[in-house]
Amino acid sequence: MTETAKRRPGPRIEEVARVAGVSKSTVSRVINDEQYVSARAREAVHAAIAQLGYSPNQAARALAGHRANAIALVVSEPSGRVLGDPFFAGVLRGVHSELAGRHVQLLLMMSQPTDTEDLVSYLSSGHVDGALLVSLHGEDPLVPMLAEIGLPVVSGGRPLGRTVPFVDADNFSGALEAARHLVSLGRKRIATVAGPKDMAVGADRLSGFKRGLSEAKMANDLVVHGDFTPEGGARAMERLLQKEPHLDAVFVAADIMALGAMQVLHAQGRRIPQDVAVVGFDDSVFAATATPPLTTIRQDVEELGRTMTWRLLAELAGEAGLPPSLLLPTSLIKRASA
Amino acid sequence: MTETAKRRPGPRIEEVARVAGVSKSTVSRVINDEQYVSARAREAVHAAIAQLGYSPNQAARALAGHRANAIALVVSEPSGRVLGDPFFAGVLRGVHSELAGRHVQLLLMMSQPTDTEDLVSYLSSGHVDGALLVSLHGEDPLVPMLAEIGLPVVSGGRPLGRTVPFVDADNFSGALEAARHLVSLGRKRIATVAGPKDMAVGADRLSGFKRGLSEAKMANDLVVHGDFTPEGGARAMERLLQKEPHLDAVFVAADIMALGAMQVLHAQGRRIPQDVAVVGFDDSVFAATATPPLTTIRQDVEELGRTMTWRLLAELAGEAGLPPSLLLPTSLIKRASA
DNA sequence: ATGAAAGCGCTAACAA
DNA sequence: TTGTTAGCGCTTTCAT
Repeated sequence: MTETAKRRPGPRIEEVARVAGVSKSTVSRVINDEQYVSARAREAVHAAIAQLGYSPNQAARALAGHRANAIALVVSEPSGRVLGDPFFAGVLRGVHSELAGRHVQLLLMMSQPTDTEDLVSYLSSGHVDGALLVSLHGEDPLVPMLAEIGLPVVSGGRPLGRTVPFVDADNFSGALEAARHLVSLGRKRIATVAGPKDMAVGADRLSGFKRGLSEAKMANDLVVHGDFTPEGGARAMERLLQKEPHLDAVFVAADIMALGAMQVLHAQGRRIPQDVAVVGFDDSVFAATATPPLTTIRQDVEELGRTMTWRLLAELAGEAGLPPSLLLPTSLIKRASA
Repeated sequence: MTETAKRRPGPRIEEVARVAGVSKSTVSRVINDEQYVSARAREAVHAAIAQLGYSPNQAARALAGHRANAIALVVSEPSGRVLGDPFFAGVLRGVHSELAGRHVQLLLMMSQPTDTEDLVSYLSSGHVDGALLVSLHGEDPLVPMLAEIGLPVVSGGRPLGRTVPFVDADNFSGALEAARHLVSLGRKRIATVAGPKDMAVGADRLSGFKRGLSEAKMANDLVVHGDFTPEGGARAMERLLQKEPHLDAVFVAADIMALGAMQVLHAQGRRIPQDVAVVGFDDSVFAATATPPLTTIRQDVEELGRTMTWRLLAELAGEAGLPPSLLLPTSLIKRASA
């Protein structure tokens, strides 16, 4: 392994104890916010800590306390492409804000399909107290493996297959609202660029969309799947236009794909929204600055991160009666494209 | 602090030793890839490890070995807005890929201005072996503080003020190339939306731009600063058009600002590139899907992350003669906007 | 090349 | 409410 340098040590708990005139145990109790410490002792310890600039050694705490005081954020995608996604960035921000103030560190881990075993073995040997899983492609082997070793886990986004606690945007309802909006605009031939078939988010948004059209007694035969990239969105749009040159609206299951789709529409001389209305999903950073500004379904990804973290920490704290899964509301953001 | 649950333990080093028929010390040597281990013993240990699914306890290693086997990625920005930036995502990906295979964990930390002291105290007490700093706004107090405690540090992007080792894109040369490109296109009134004055990246790109115009004996009076957001880019563009309605080219110091600037140009009926040529910087995910596709200066942010990490690990390994700072090349990516 | 033994700095019974 | 003591699971001298 890499040679990492040794660091100059700071003050130990022993020294804090001496300065505060108490025992190590009392200092430990203060640090861990336990009861049965007199106000007098507590203050003395706090003063000593401040004076010495003491910060407890995490390794020693973890070793003695049988807890890592850390959770992992596991990004389960081969390419790590997900890191470039504003979605991930938002989740990260939410996780971080929820962690602020608690003394829990965040370890970022990426699971390459080649080293799933290593990852599981690492996670299982007490290095972290729990894990947040993000961007599960379909039936990720990670899920059953982690479930088996009993590591508390919360998934961001509904995982396909094995049931684990998860938090997700209400993708079904959001897509339903998108479809209803297009219908209410009087559009007659409504298509969709759906997400990947092997992701729950793709399936859920497609279900909601179909439900919206069936409510209005409209056909839902114009479905092409994309891969959550602008290029994928562009290709899907081309195929849709081939299938149905007269389509007058399209629900694109992710803003980032909508970007590519709109480029194709522009290139083919279709005016947005006059000829083709476009609704995206996510309300990512791309939406407001698209040309024209994109009408979309907003999901609060930061809230998603916060909620996942809250759920995991609650479970680690042994809270009872936690809901196995949570759906966060979405909302329609009307802009110029539809 | 948060109650994090205790985890069921895996096999200990002792058990590996028993199964392999050697002592704990030998197992430790194998794990740490030390010399003076017979091939025979090494193999036996590897077999035992595989058989038992052993994974060493990080806390114990850190405690006994006086090294954390972890580095921190410190995101120094109040709002955490930087997390939404594709730049950050790219750096993160690079850091991660460079770390792959080494047994070094990545801790993600965000520095709120209110808790800089806490952060420094945390970083200084041996929880990490070194730190990667990202997105330093101007003269960040973090830099001198970390320098003082002697924590090995590498900054991503040139920090203003105090000198610490850093890796950065060659912003000056990139902006110079952008300016030259606009000049070569025959543009006569070339403006720029520069970055914030208090960031080195803003200053460096502005310098390069000015140099490019002065080479061509052109005036460089059309400068307005933006804040690396689409809205900031839009406001800056409006001001530029007010100052000089006849400008025929603009270098926008970040793609994300260019998005806003282009929206303003569209709104005012200026055609891109016929009336106004636009060049961005970064070649972020926004560039290719902008309308029209954005000509820009590419910086390889992933390489930036990799290089920072390499530099830090090399220093931790005690390598001598490391360059204090490194500039990564940029390149002009021609698309439709200029 | 290998093993025995002494901690690393803290928490967690237990006793007081 | 507080202090004492015994580890947590490793790495690291120091012998051998």
